[in-house]
Amino acid sequence: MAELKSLGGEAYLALAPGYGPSAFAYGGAEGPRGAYAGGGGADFHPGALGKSAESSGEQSGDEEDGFEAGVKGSAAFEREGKLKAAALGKKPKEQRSLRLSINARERRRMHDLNDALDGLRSVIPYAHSPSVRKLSKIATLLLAKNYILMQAQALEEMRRLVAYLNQGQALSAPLPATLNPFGQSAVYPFTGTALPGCPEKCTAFTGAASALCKHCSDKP
DNA sequence: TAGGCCATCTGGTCCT
DNA sequence: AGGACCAGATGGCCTA
Repeated sequence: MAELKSLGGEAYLALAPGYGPSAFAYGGAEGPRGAYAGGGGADFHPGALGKSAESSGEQSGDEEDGFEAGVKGSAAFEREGKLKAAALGKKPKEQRSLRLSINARERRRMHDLNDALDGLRSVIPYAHSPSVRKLSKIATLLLAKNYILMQAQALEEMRRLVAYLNQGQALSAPLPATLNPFGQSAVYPFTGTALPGCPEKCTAFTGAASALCKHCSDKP
């Protein structure tokens, strides 16, 4: 597992091999291309003129033609289009128009997907500085997954801690159901061995110092 | 130069 | 029929 130490070494930053360091190894202002990321790089495909603009915006027919201009396999495309058109009983012109429409829709769909990924990047606490390369798609997804798992773990820990503290207040009295809505144990929840740095009752049950535990965080 | 990442095109499949 | 979704193919840009 590749560890993204540059991002603080959080557990959730562990990514699958190949998706970690490469995403952060070098600082470009915007990523390798800075193309679709909103800033509007026009430096991409010769035909990709709609790139910097809206993600879901309309493309005119002319723009679509612009996309198509210079696209690979024009001859093959035409040939295939004619064949298909003949097969479907449509004129090649209609067939091409349909194809352009489909292409535009697909482009829009992918732009929406990229927007969603941008939104995801914006809420993942990784280094957002300009000196850090933008997360790749796969890195974004893996990071998000690990972050969610980490948050769930922290939440679980907090619930157990709250349950334990509540139990301490009430001594041996069982927790009211309303105070234990998550089905957690109402008794001492920590099953791990006591940490040397935290002899108190809040010893981390996971076997690691708890960020929620004052004593754990106070001790060196 | 190889490899990674990306945008786009394209055809197929499924759904409404 | 038309749209959404998906995966493969292709080609461009960038970095190590």
